[in-house]
Amino acid sequence: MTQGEAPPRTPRSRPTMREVAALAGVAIKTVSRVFNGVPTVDPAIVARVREAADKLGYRPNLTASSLRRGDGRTATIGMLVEDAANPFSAALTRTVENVARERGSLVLVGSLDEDPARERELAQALIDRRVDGLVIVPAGRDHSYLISEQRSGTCMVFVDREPSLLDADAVVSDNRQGAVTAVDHLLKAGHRRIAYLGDRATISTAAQRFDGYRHALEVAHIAYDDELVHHTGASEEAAIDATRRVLSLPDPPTALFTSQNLVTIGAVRALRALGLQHSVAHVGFDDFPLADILSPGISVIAQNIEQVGKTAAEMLFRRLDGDESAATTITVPTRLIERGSGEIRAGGHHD
Amino acid sequence: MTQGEAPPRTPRSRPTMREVAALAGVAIKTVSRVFNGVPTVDPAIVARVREAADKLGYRPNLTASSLRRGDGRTATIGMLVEDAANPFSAALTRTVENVARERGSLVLVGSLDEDPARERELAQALIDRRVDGLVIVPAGRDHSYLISEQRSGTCMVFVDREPSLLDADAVVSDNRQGAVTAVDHLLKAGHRRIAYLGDRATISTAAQRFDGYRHALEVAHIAYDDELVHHTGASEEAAIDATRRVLSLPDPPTALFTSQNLVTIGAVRALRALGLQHSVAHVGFDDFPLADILSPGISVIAQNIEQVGKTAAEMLFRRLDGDESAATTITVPTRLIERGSGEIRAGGHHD
DNA sequence: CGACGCTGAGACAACGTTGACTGGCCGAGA
DNA sequence: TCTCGGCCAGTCAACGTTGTCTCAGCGTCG
Repeated sequence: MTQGEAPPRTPRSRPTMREVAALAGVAIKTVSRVFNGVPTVDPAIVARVREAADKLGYRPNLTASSLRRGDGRTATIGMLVEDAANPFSAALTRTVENVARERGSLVLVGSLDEDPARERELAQALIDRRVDGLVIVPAGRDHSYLISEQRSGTCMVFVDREPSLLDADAVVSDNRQGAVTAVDHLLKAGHRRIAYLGDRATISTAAQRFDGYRHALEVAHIAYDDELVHHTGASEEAAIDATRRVLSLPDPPTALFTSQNLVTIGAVRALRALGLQHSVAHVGFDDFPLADILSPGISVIAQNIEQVGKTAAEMLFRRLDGDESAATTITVPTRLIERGSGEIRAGGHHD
Repeated sequence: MTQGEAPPRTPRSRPTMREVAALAGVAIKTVSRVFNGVPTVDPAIVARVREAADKLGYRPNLTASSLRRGDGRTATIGMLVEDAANPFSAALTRTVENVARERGSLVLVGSLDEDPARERELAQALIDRRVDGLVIVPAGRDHSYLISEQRSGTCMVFVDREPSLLDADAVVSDNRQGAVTAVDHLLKAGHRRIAYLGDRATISTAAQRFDGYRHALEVAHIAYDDELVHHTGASEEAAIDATRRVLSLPDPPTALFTSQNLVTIGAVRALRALGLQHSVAHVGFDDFPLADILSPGISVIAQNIEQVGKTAAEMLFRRLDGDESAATTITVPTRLIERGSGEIRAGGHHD
């Protein structure tokens, strides 16, 4: 600590166009022109302005720019997901980010944790920051609070779950058909008692998957048995518990259909703890990392997250580009990935 | 399509304070006071303003506000990670988001994909949007380009990797010690030939982990063998390849230390493909989902991602609150999780 | 030689909001 | 009765930028 210590401390505020203009000896408007790439500026002046800007460490203020600018665009979009940390949300965020980047936009993310109040709060927070558009994986079941925002010109696309009480675009996976495919697959392996373990039935995707389950059974003329059904909520512990419960019934299921990620993993854990992983068939909805490396590998209905995210983002930008056509819902197909657990036959063992 | 079709179409722009003021019959400044919770406004007027605002669907414009406001804060922070989709980045993002939310801030995320050019671009893009601060998991090895930003008052905290050519706060895991712990653990199980498979050595965390590996061997008086070392880069395929390579040596290793997530998973796949998962010991750096459910479970050196993220975010906000103390690096300890694979003894089998 | 168009730069106002200040009203104390 | 101070709402300018307009200078053509 020498006493001559007085480093170029704290201008504490960023240089502005005014300062750049002063240093370059031009009008502030000319600096603006240079940074907006207006071609009618003398190259010599451009160089002088650039030099002055570099010397001062000037960076344009996009918030001021977007305020003044005609379109008021902020080159920022908002993304609300269930939980930024979970693989589904993370993958979705990334694909949206990729599309946004191509368009020069950044992404503000928020996690909702399935809380409708938080959905509202965060949607408002994003709108208060004047994002150009919103990509929402909704938590609530009433989106009428967004009607006025929509009317005010904020574009929005729903993902994974459709909007309620609001007319807006959506991109969803074919949940019902995916569930039908899963159950059909188990039926084909000879199973007649197939348990359903899934997220709370109030969540629309869970409801659709459950609907698919019931439909597939119905088509196969198998009576619906309430005992084989548990809407556990999205938690491993609850799923483990529910799995143990159904398997200890007097007439236990020979196959499981788990309709959500964490539920699937819980069921996997429970089956292994009971030593039944090679004798009880199992198909899960949603792929998860390392599902292929387990033994048996876990057969799943995989969503095409990349396509869902990409489609949604592109839809949003099309709206931002002025597309005024009627709101639509795009359904993206799922696909069955056979890895072993879903191919265990009824009555027999199979690896 | 009836012809009377002319819905309340496209005001196309959001209502402003001016319009609210006009409708409520007050001055614009009074509306401002109401929305800022200034207590010296007549309750009757507050009610009138709120009502007018609701009727118009008014939402304050935070970008305009932050422009005018003294501190210029945008209540937004920027977060640059390696890839928003990978579990490490996702978990980190979430913990930062949690701290930010407590402070009323939102988080802008960007993925760098280990590309230094992208790091610069995105950092600039965030600064152009006048984020209050930056949390960076850097991709590049020269952060001098941030010096002027720092001097202009933008706070920044580095995470996972320390800044180079820049004096800034950082929060990192104890990579070297973690690696030492991993190798010591394998040594204790009797191993003398321990392979190292890791990310490119130019990545500082990988270098630190490799350093720990060498150090632990040296302390144990085991000669370093170049044949047992592969800096593969972060890819499963490359790791599978490298694993096969070391295991087909004339004098193959009896244990593996893999110093990165994807490398660990690649090694797991390779060991299983070779049927060696129960005879070759294996400790990986970084925990990963379902590591416990494999057989054997994969022993890992786990980073405390939550603590790293939380510490970094808190550090950032402390700076934003005016902390001017010297930049520091906080090191967060790692911990060994024994799950089976790391406890396989040399020469023997073990589950 | 003067009107004309073109090029390149500056002046001014405005985007939506808030900080600093002003001004009207009312009750209390001189 | 008059002033003073507190209370509350309003006026004005400014944050950093850009759209619109203006204007000086210059070359061109009738």
